[in-house]
Parts: sequence; structure tokens; C-alpha cells
Amino acid sequence: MPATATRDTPAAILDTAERLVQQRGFNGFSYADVAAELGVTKAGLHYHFAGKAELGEALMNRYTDRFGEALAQIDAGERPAPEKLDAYVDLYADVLSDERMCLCGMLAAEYGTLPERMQAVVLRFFDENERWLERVLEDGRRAGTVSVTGSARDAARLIVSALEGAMLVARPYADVERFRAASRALLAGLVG
Amino acid sequence: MPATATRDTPAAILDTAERLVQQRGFNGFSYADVAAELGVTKAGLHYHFAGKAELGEALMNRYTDRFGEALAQIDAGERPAPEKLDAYVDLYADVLSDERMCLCGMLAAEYGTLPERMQAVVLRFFDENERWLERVLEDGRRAGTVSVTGSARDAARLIVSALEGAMLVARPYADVERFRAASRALLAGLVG
DNA sequence: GTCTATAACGAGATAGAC
DNA sequence: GTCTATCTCGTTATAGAC
Repeated sequence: MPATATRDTPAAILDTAERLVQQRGFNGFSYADVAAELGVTKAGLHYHFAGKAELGEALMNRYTDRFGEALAQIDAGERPAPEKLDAYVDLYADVLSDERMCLCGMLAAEYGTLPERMQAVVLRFFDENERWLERVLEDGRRAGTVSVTGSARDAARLIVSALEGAMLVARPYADVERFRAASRALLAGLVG
Repeated sequence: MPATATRDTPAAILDTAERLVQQRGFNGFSYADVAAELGVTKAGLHYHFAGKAELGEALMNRYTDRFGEALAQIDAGERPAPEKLDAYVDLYADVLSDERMCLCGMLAAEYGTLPERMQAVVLRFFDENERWLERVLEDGRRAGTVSVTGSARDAARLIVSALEGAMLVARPYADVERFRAASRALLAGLVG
């Protein structure tokens, strides 16, 4: 019996690569970086993920699926819309406090250089987030807990944009409070 | 007399490199890309800019200075604060309509991989923008044309964050209207 | 100021042993 | 499943001719 990995190797590869992409970008990390950190060789990585494009795609699908599960978790709580929005903001804050950018926000910056199949997942991520927010905002409007001036769709797109941008700007300052301040000001204008 | 360039060569290099960075990122373009587009050799570029770090720094300083001049232009008009904010949003929209990301927004994503001197300019860009916005918002509040709930500084930071994020998200969709919708929703919550 | 030529390195990827 | 070894290519950068 050959030596067994202490945990699922593909998952460990994805964990390391994910962090590297979130901190350095898809064009800012290499198979060598991942291999060195895991103490394996580049060839070993190619066994699990044929190429960088396949690794990137797997990364994004896992991230987007997990984000969807987190949204389902928020829904399961049956809380009023403003609390759901606060929980949504916390998802972003948790990523940032790890000194990471949102994976798909990072890849949105590099969009023009990405393999086609990775580009498609970037759009899927934003679409799913916008749909979820739109529904929460409409529920809140019906319940009288949220007062959005324009369309719920436009407000949802503003929220995604503002939170992605707040992460983008706050990370160079290594200042989560900067993100928190922007989030508060955002929700104050929408929920107030 | 040697052949004369049709226009200032360093400026032409900066123009091309700037667009490439805005569309592909600092880690997504090379000297070879710039040289090919200008019809010169890589060695020729090194004569004008010693290395990629120096080219990047020159790029950012020119961009930040130009942005500052554009803000001074807006101030020169002596318009009320809401009109100044509209003009400010237009600066971003113009960049996006060229299918480019804000230069410093792009470099904020790649921040961890940048040479130190380029990192410093990223912060300078955001600082100067926030200061300008903070002043406009305070002027507007005094004149009664703007009603910001929290501090002008936090609102300024929200505006920078939201506009950077709106560019980041809208560009993969190649949809300037997506940016416009987010901008309108943003200002509606702040100026309303 | 721009060129040719090349050095030095790292990236992504593959073949084949174990 | 992971390794060693190697290949090919692109990238940054320099030396030196014109």
C-alpha cells in the first residue's frame, strides 16, 4: 500500500491555489508556487488537474457553489431582509479579513486574459449573487423592512459592485474597517 | 540626422502600456506586447524605461496626475456639488467605455505582486480621490445640495469603492449601462 | 535612439520510471 | 499517485553594433 495523503489531495491543491489566486491573481501564481507550498512536484499537480485552465475552472466552480450554499444558509434562518443583508456583507468581510480578494472579483479584473470557460464562471458568480440580492430586497420591500428607491435589480447590482469595490480598495490598506465603513454607508442609503 | 519618431516616443510607449495594463493587468502584459504594437524592439523600450517596474511607476504617476487635473477642471466650473459628482462619475464611465478598468483599480487587485514604489502610488491615487470627494460632499452639505447621513469621509470612501467595483463588474459584461445603473443608485442614496 | 543577438530564468506541460 | 528529467516557450534584461 503506497503512502496515503493526510487529506484529500485535490482539495488541498484547490485550497492552496485558491488562496494564491485571491491574493496574487490568476496571472500572479504558478504551479511551482502551489507545489512548493504542498511539498509536492509540479508533475504531481498535473495528474490531478490537467492544466492551469482546468485548475482555475475547478477553483471557481467550487467557490461559486460554496457561496451559493452560504446564501442558502442565510435564507434558512428566516430572518428579516436587513439582517440577511448584514449576513451577506459578513461573507465578504470574512474573505477580506484573510487578506484575500473575492475570487471572482479578482478574476473579473483579469477577465480579458482568462480561458473562455473561466470567463463564463465569473459571469455566473455575479448573476447568482445579483439574483439572490434582488429576491431579498423584494421580500424586504414587501415586508416593509427595506425601502429601495429604484428597481430591486439595480439596487442588487449596486450592492455587488460596492462590496467588490470596497474589498478591492480596502485590501491594499490592509484595513477591514475601511470595508466596514463603506458597507455601513451603502446599506444606510439603501435600507434607511 | 536620424529618422525622427512621428511623436514623442516615451509618451507613445506609455499610451500603449497604459491601455494594456488597464485591459490585461500588470502581470498580463509584456515588453514584447508593447514593442510589437509600436513596431519597435524590446531593447528600444529599455532605453526609455529601464525596467518594467520603472515603466509601471511612470504610468501610474502620469495617470494619477491626469486624474488630478481632471478633478481641478471639474472644480474650475464652479458648479453645485451634485453636478460635480455627476462629472466625477463620467470620468469613470469614459474609461470603461474604452473597455478599460481604472488603472489603479486594476493595480489594486494585483497589489501584492507589485514593486513597492508602484504600491505606494496605488494608495496615493485613492487618497487623492477620497480627499477631493470629501471636500465636494462637505461643500454640498454646507450649500444644502447634498445630504449625507454619516461622515463625508465615509461617503467619499463609499463612492470610490462603489465606482471601482461597478467598473470591475460591468467590464466582463461589456455593458456600460450596468455601470450607469449602479452609479445612479449610488448617488440616489447619497444625494437624495 | 534603435537595432541584433543572446543570456538567464521561470512558466506550463509531458514522458516514463517507480 | 508521485517522482525525475526534460522540453518548449515566453519574459525580463543586457551587451554591443550602427
